[in-house]
Amino acid sequence: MDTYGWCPEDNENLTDNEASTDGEDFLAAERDIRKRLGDRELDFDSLHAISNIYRAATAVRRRAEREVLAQHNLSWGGFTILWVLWVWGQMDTARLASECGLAKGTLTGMLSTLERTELVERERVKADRRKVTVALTPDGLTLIEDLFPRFNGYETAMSEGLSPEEKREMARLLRKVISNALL
Amino acid sequence: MDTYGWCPEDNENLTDNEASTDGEDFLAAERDIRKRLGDRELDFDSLHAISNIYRAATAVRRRAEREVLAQHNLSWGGFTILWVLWVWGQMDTARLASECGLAKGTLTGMLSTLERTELVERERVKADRRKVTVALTPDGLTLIEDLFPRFNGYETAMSEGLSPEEKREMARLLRKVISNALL
DNA sequence: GCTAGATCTTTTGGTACCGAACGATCCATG
DNA sequence: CATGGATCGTTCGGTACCAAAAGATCTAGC
Repeated sequence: MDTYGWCPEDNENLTDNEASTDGEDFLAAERDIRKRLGDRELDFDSLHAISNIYRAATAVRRRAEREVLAQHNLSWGGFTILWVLWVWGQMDTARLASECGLAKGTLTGMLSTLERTELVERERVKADRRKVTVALTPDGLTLIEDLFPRFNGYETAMSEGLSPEEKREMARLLRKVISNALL
Repeated sequence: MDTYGWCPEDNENLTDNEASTDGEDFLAAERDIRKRLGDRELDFDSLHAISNIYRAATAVRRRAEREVLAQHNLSWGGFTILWVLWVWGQMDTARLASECGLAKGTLTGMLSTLERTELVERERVKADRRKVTVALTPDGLTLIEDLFPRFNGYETAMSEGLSPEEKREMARLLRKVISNALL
């Protein structure tokens, strides 16, 4: 995140955070939002809950891609595919897409990328030739077994400052949101 | 999410969820993960906390784009830009990118899209002609003032089942994660 | 003033990602 | 069998998104 200047107009009376990016900006930003929109009938609790989900996801993903995944030429999505195949074993593309939270058309392209680097392989299902199953190659297995513990260490670092109970509580609350959003 | 079949191999002893997508799958999935990897020394609390952030963000975003934003030809990113400009007023592109959580290069293209539909306008800063400020047009202002309350209603729906205290607690925990990820 | 370096934005090249359309395959019904 | 509808994966057109390089513009030091 860059240091940035201010527009002199339109910004009086807002929280002073010109020092920028000290890790508490977003709280200050949330206060600004209330100052701006406080007279409207809005659900601020939901607003901040939902928007912070997206901010957190973006920040976590970007950092993981730069610091953990890039050295293996893996995107977040590519990593997710390897992870799912590792945990649940080979499966057909429809289920893999659903499990990874991807559109099936998106998966096709990403599987081609992973196939080019010899990390997964596709195979037509004999019993139903419309279907294709995907499985890790030996290289893919080696990679994910080596990479995942480090990725998990990164996850630990990203949730630093949260107690185990808080982590479980956050996971529980997020599951409710996921549930609402998937209906 | 599609209904999907199972691979007969490799899936014995796992949670039975062939009925699929009843909104509790991800909890079942988390139990599967422990069964698969439980013998390794992993930080499962962090794993589920972080991965649920991403799943929630994706689900929330996709649904918002389909059900709230698509009718106005707005992407999530485009909506975010309008929202930021609405709340904080015009600003230069560097700050706008940072505020929206986008790379500056990404912002350039999205601003061009929004400029084509006459929702925002760019202007070179006279004092420093390297910089460009961005502001809502009257059309953009009308749109966001009409759209945001509905978007906020959608946020309320997405956090249904959470008490106000739980929403604030989730926002608080997420802020810590954002803080960790941005350092 | 000039020029080297710093600081902006845009461009570029490449992947990710979606929805919709397409083509192949399966299966139920006659 | 044949054939129409359902169900797969892939392709297609378009946007979003990033990192790195390129292109403008400003500013310090001479």
